[in-house]
Formats: sequence, structure tokens, C-alpha cells
Amino acid sequence: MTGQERRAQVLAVAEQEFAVAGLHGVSTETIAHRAGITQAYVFRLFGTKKQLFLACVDAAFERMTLAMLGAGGASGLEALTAMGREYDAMLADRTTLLLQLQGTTAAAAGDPEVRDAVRASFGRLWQAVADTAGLDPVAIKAFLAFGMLLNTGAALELAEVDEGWARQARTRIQPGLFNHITTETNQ
Amino acid sequence: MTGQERRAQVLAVAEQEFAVAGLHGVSTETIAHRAGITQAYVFRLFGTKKQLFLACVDAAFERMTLAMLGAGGASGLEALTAMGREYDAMLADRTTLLLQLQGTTAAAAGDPEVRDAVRASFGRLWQAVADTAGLDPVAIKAFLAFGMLLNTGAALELAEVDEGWARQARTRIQPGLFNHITTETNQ
DNA sequence: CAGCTAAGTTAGTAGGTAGTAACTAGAAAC
DNA sequence: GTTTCTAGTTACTACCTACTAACTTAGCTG
Repeated sequence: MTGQERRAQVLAVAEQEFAVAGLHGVSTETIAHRAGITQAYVFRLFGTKKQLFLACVDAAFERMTLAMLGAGGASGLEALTAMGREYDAMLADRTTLLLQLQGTTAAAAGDPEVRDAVRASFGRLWQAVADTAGLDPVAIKAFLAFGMLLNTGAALELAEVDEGWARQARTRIQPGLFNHITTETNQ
Repeated sequence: MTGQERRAQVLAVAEQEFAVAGLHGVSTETIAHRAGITQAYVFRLFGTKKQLFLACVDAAFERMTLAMLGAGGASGLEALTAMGREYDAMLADRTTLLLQLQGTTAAAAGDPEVRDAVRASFGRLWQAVADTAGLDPVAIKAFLAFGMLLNTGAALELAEVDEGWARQARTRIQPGLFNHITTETNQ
């Protein structure tokens, strides 16, 4: 296997592990074993555990950002509707959603390297949504806020909770909502 | 110092540590040392590290829930406005916000004990907001979604970021927004 | 003062942790 | 046909980890 192929494979394994367990919740040994290599080689490929973690988080935000940019073409509300569909499709990809969450919480630890990297990723995502939709800042903010709630839902596995509040957390929001937000906040 | 006093003190220290570093990001030794006792005594007081962590997360959600319930009295939109003020005041209490985030991400690991506890806490918070405001489910959902975004902002320390998107993430949302949401989703 | 209880410590176990240095097998290059 | 590069391993260090059992000290009570 070439270096690039191996790197991609290790990254894929690491993403799954970090997504559920977080930076300190899984060992490099576990990741290496699942990838079928020795732990020492993981360090050869990625330098430090933190760098591997950040590569995973970055990839997750990048996937989400590209999905949002890919929903462009149409403008304004239509673009937001398309992005909503994209975000909804992302619900199936639990790893991506959880990595955003894990990156965000890891950023709270105060390590500037982690914090700055996650900030930058989040900023790019925000900017992508804002540029693609071109709507009122409040509508963009609302859109991303619902995104954060979906991430929470993924972590708590609300899909399998049969209670009133959990069902309400699951209901798809109507795209028209953001149109009303835009209209009302600009009146 | 009595057992109860010591318990409360250890809990306070543990909350601060877990809030920034998460369940696996801080050792019981560190917490014990900061509380001025031996590590062994922490286990005598709380049984396991996980139980101590869950006690911290529980306390954070409980504080938030009580703050929301305390904003009641008025009904409907006025209650939501008051709750918004409460949530905004909570921004000063970074520990509480981050513990919600840490609890949520820890729940992703698949441990049923953690997941069920955090689910229950989150459900109680949701129910408290819903009962106090008594508004449309979509408005409640939007309110809590913005809450999740504030938690994210706390983790990334967006308050000190001087970029367009970060400034938009900081802007207070107008309470009237939720009224429009209620009106529009019920039309 | 004897006995009990509550608060707390000492000293350990058993295993995991990130990270490093030195080595090796095979293929490609000149 | 030797050299050089690439993918990968072995073997290790130094230390941290949650958790336990047995002991101690001080105050309260009969």
C-alpha cells in the first residue's frame, strides 16, 4: 500500500474512533490496530495524536462545507432549502456530525492550536452558508443554530427516543421559516 | 470540614476541570489536588470518575433548567423573552455552558449510563422551556437551537474573535423572532 | 475514659499512554 | 549491482491512569 493510501485509511479509521470517543477517549494503539499497522507508524504518518485528531475534524468540517457550497446555484431561499436538504442527508453520516461536536468541545480546553483550527473550520462553514444563501444574517444564524441542534441529537441518539420533546427535536423545519425570519428581521 | 461540604467543594472543582477538558481530559489526581485532598478520597466520595462527571453535568443542566423555570410567571412570548434574558446571563457562566457540551459529546461514546443520564437532563431542560413558554413546538425548538449555538460560541471563545461571521454569531436575537415563528408556523 | 464514627491518608496494583530510536524488507534508480 | 527511497516493524522509555485496601486521626457519646 502506498503512503497516501495508508494515510487515507488511517484517517478513515481515526475519524470513526474520534467521532464517538473524542481526542482523549481513544488510544493511538486502538486506531493503529484497527488500521492493521503498528502504533509507531501512526506517529510516522501524522506526527502527533493531536495532529491526527485535527486532520479528522478538519475533514469533517470540509465535507460539510462542500455539501453546503454544492447546494448553491439557486439563490436566496432556494439555496437555503437545498442546503437544508443537504444537512438532512448528512444526518445519515453520524461520524461527520459527531466530529464537529468533538472538535468544538476539544477547542474548549484552551489549547490555541486546537482552538484556532476549529474556529477556522467553523468560520469557513459559516461563510460558505452565508455566501451561498446570501440571506439575512439572522436567517444564516438560525440555519446554523438548527445544525448545532442536529449535532446534539446525533450525539444523544434522539432518533430512537420515543418522547414528546425528542419527537419535536426530530421534526424537519420548513424552509419557509427562514424566509419569514428574513422578512421579519428586515421590516 | 463535613462530608457534605467537602463533596460540594470537590464538585465545584471537578465542574471547572471537566467543563474545559471533558471526562477523559483531566485526571482524578488533578481534581483531588486542586481540592486539597488525596485522590483516594475522591473515590470514597463519588465512587467512580464517571459518576463524578455525571454529577457535574447533571448540576449544570439543573442550573440551566431552574433558570428557565424561574423566568416563568409571564406567559407565552413574554416568558420566552425572559428566558432569553436568562440564557444571555448564563453566557457569563462558561462552566455551565461547557458542561452541557461535554456531557453531550461524552454521551456519543455509547455508554448507556452516560447517554441515558444526559438524555434525561436535556429532556428536562426542553420540557421546562416548553412548559414555561407554552408556545409553538417550532419556537421552542428554535430557542433551544440558538442555545446550542451559544454553547458552541462559548467553546470556541467567539467573544474575542473579530471577524464578520463571529460578530453575527454574537448578535442577540430579538425575542420577536420567536413570535413570528409561532405565527407563521401556525398559519 | 472506652467505643464508635466520620474524615482523611499511605501505599500500592495492574495496566494503559504518547512518543522515540533503531532496525528491516523490498522495490526502484543509476 | 550497489545505492537510495519507501513502507513498515520491534523494542523501548518514562510516566500516567483509575481504582483499592488497610490504616490513622480526631471528635462525639454513653
